[in-house]
Amino acid sequence: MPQRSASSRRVPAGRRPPFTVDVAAFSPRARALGVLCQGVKGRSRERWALPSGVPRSGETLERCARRLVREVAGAEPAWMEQVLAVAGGKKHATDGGLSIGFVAVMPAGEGTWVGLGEVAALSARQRVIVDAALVALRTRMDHAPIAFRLLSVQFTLSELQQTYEVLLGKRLHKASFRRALQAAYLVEPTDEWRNEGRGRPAQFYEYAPRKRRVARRGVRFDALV
Amino acid sequence: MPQRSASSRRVPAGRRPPFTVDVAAFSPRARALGVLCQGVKGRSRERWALPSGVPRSGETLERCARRLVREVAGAEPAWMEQVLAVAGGKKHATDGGLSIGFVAVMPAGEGTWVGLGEVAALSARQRVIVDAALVALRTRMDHAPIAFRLLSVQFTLSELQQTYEVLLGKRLHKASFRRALQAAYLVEPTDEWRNEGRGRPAQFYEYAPRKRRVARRGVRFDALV
DNA sequence: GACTTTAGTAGCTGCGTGCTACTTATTCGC
DNA sequence: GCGAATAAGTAGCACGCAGCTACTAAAGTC
Repeated sequence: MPQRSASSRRVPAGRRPPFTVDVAAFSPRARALGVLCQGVKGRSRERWALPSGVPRSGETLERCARRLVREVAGAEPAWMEQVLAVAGGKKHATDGGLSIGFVAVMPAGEGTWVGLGEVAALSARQRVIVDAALVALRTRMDHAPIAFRLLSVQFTLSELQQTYEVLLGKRLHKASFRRALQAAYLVEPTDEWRNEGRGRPAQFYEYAPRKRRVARRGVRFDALV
Repeated sequence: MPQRSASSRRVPAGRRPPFTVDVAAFSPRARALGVLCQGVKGRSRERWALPSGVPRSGETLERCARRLVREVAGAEPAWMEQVLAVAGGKKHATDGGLSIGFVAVMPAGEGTWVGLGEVAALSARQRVIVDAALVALRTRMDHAPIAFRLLSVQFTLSELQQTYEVLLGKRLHKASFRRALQAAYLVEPTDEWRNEGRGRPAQFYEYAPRKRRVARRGVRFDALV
């Protein structure tokens, strides 16, 4: 087996490419998702930008992303994960640098929250990050208790289902939702009941994962093309 | 809604952090997975490194990763996807730069292929990339025809199953595998038969995805912690 | 011709999920 | 008070998918 060019392993000392950390932070607001944005001085019409910046000395990417969210929203994200890196190349590539995209989820919070329909006001690159972040969020929801971190310690099952519906962007069936929830041993009922508003009072639950499911499930062929 | 520091959005013009592109390229060899590596001059014992380098001017991350694989293995990867970015921070952080990890899959090829049990000879950061790449590969297998790209145009179902088994790192049940395959309308039988070796001849199939599955499937709660 | 090896199929079982339809418990309007 | 409205919560059927055992089919080996 021939050993080929180990030449390109060293970074050239001269001009080194920069990168920024960009965070797409989502929050449920009024039955729909919003993205945390900052205003930016545009030429003609209104333009927005995701929280973005560079890591300080010794700061990890994750910590940097947390700090950026804190600086803009005034609160810590409830869940966060790295998503992708995008470099220039397309026509709209602003300066050709590199952006590392994060996805975050948090309740309410300060700052400006832009609806998913208005992401056209973002740069092309940040729109890519928002799209990828949304996909990542929705695929990770099976494996991480993301929705639970958006609620108080005690919550009703209807509140939990609504949170799932907003995050997933689709309606869920009540009976199926509860059945799957019970099969996963994720929540425990408490002795507290909520009797506000009309209708039958709802029991409060707490997030208390018991035994983990084996998560077997064999081969799936969901391939399309 | 107050507008907080848009200050950290600009990259400081002075010292800009570098980054490299690192590729974890897997290939089935002898019923187990191997990772494409290059030798590197270590102090005492044998050390390996993933193909790594920086993008050339105007080169996208994806194209850069493809080139790195081509330079080391002498062939194009059959499938490839970006996985994660790791920056320094741990104790073993070599120079504090940034690495963007890719996962790739390809058949045979030149170069040195290291077994999954010997990844200890990689740097800590590249071990992280290999781990993440393996996870990404196995989760993407449902949605991308990765295994098919490792085979010839015509293949037997046993060959296909073996490919899946090596990539997934676990054994599959023959009947279930074929049933799921048929339900997905992914392959078509040909008129060719393979009669080498012993046993009953096997029919050759071709990858010919027909109609896509709707891929419904409601909420899953596979969360553990 | 019996044995081995590999390919391929039938059918039972159980689980997860979508669905319709129901019961229970409260507030609101009169 | 009493029915209508509203929301929470449950029962049970239907069906598709996945695991499994057990079978048949067709070749080579001795």
